Amino acid sequence: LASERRRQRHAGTEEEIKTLARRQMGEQGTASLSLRTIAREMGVTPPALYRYFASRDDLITALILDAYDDLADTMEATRDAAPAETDLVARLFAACMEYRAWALVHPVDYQLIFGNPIPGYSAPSEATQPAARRTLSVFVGMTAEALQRGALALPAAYEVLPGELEERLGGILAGEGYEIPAGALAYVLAVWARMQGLITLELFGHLQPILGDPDVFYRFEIASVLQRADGHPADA
Amino acid sequence: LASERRRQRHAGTEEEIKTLARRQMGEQGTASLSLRTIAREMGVTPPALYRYFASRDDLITALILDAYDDLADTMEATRDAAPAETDLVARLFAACMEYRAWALVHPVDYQLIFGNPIPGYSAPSEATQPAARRTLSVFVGMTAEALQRGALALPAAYEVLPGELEERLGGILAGEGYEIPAGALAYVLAVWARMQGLITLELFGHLQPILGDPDVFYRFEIASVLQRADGHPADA
DNA sequence: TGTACATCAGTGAACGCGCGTTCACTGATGTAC
DNA sequence: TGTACATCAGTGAACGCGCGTTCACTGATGTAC
Repeated sequence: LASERRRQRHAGTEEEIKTLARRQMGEQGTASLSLRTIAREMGVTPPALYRYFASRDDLITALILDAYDDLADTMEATRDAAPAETDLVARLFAACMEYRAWALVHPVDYQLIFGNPIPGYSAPSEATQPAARRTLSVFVGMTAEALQRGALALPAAYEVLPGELEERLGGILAGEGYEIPAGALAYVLAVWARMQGLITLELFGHLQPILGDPDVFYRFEIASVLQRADGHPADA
Repeated sequence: LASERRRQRHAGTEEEIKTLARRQMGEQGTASLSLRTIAREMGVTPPALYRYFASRDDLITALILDAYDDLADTMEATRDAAPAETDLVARLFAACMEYRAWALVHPVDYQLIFGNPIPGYSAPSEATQPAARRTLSVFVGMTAEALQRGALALPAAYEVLPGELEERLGGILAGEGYEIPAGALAYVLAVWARMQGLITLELFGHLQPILGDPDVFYRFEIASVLQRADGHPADA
């Protein structure tokens, strides 16, 4: 069908625009995104881009949603790639490694999600929020499974939460249909925040002057937070 | 002396420029900084600003250095404000609380230090690096003291480090003249990364959909990482 | 296979805007005697 | 206290630039019969 060819060409050009946009952001920072520059690089006049995106903001929104989706896809793939009889803690550990690896390979996407907002632009939260939950869900699910099967021991500190926190997290869990205690969710958030802190610091160059290559430290930290039920840290 | 009056007026105007710059960044993001807009707000023509800063980049550099210094000053003041017989773990806990409080009160400064770099600008690292060390030093010093006096117990996971990490951190410590084991430095970095992760996520709105007010969780997390030597968590 | 029509991709000119920075200058504020 | 001079603060005009977006348009690609 000829119209199918046309549609694919359209999608291809759309992808090309996004790729150039990402490259531009990678070189100049996420706040630097110029439609005219993209058009120039494509050998096309600026108004041509409006066939593909209604405005600069729409392009940014597309990039952000892509980033969320790509991260979630990657994490789900990592989860599903593990063979059925895998050590569940090892699988969790691998997911944490993959999380950082993704951030290092896709620094622009990572910044679009977790970095400074772009001046004059504000993301439509009704679109980004479900996309954001997907990634967190992978970690919650894997942690829940590891805890239920007894592979992972919930650290003592997370067994009893402050009442206010317990309530709040319990509400979230009920809404999402997870069958884990609130303490476990707190634990997942704690792991997530650790990864986030280390990755953000690394990405913006704050760890390198102290640590050289932050890789060893990251592995060490994740291993230490993922204690096995037998008391041994996860593989590092 | 008349020249002194003039100097003070000059310094005052300089401060006014920086204040307006920070406000502008607060409203539009750190990447949005326009000299012309500042001049407009001051009721002055744009070239007038060149009496105070040689360029836009120089203004940004000044803002960044101010941010580093203000954070370090705040942390040092928190450390020194504690009465002599204070519980050393409580003092450390208070410092961690103050770290977040500073970030929330000065989001622009926090982003200038820890957020995305500004497009087309690159900070002179020979100036920012010593300023960055000051803040970390406060935490290293307080932790060292708490460990030495036996108020704080180094978590078991930090007693033995991977060889590569041990070496690297030992080198840093020797260079700075601290008398704590490398594991303790790793522990400080771990605490720092946790704070960083939680604060960054909060500042960019990623925790609120899950936690509502992240305050309780932050206190809980810091308390759990600062275990007393007697096994009880720090005051929350 | 060929023709009439509809859709889509891209053009070229223009609008209105804001930006950092330079330059030669005026007028005010300070200093020295 | 008054005058001659130096320094500093701020002006006004201009340079050269880039930006997002609109509009009426041409030419190519597809569809229907």
